[in-house]
Amino acid sequence: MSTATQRLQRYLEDELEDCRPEDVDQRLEELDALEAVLSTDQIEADLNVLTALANETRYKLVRLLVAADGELCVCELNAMVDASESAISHALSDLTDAGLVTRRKDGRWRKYRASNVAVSLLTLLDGVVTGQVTDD
Amino acid sequence: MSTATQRLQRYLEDELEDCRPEDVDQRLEELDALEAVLSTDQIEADLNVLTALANETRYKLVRLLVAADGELCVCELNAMVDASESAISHALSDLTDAGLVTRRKDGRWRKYRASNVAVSLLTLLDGVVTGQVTDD
DNA sequence: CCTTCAATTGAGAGGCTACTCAATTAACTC
DNA sequence: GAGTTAATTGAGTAGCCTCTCAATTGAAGG
Repeated sequence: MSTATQRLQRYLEDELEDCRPEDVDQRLEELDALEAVLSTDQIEADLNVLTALANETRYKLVRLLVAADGELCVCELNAMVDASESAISHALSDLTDAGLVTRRKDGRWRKYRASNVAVSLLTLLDGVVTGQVTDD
Repeated sequence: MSTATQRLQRYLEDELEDCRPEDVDQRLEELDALEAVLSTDQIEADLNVLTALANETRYKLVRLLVAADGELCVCELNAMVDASESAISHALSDLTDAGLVTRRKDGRWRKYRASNVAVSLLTLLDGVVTGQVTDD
């Protein structure tokens, strides 16, 4: 959008003290480099995982499976998470799609296990979110 | 729910080989311990952060601010993220509420900065999600 | 084969979310 | 003070998400 660009120009001219045209150009290049950060497909991967975890039912299922450190049967999960059988099944399906959970058939029971990604993610969340350093 | 509990009972009796009542009891205690994992308020904190990041616009803003390793003006963000001025403002407001971003007034410009939590999270996400170890 | 049971699936509904648009705030200039 | 500009805010809305309910799959047992 052109108004945004104009505003940015004004900002740069305003902000950079002894404002030579070169300074503005340099800053614009820096911003270009920054913008490149957004062009990876890392973003899509991250958003998939984040979206999968950003729901109470799904988050709880993953947390239980990580804490269990092994397989859990759907019926066990059902007993611990307060949601309907169907809701849990849908959630587990979403988590499987997102690669946070793996599934195995065992007779008429189905057993789920947290993936390595899930384990790492929850572990790091524990460290980062609880140990929040409030930096003004 | 009682059908869920019954199913769990059947499962445990079915699964535990030489099934003595004590075995079932022990497993039920283990599950109780597991369920306790869900009662912390860590969950709420995690979900707040996850929800805040699980949106393309917000995620991109945070990623830019983290990559910038310093302050960025709203007008700079506007130039890099493909969303309306208003949408970006709403997003920044949400991120501020979630503690992922801090705000500072500077004349008529507003400058944002990624919080420590945001920096840690995205940095660790990079490691975890890209280095995906596919464990069957 | 027929029934039972664990779990999944699909369609549909309600609630939530992320946007748009218009109005407003707040800072700077003349 | 009037005008301009950066950014925010609130109300309204379209679309998505997550659940429910009913039907279905697939395994096991009589």
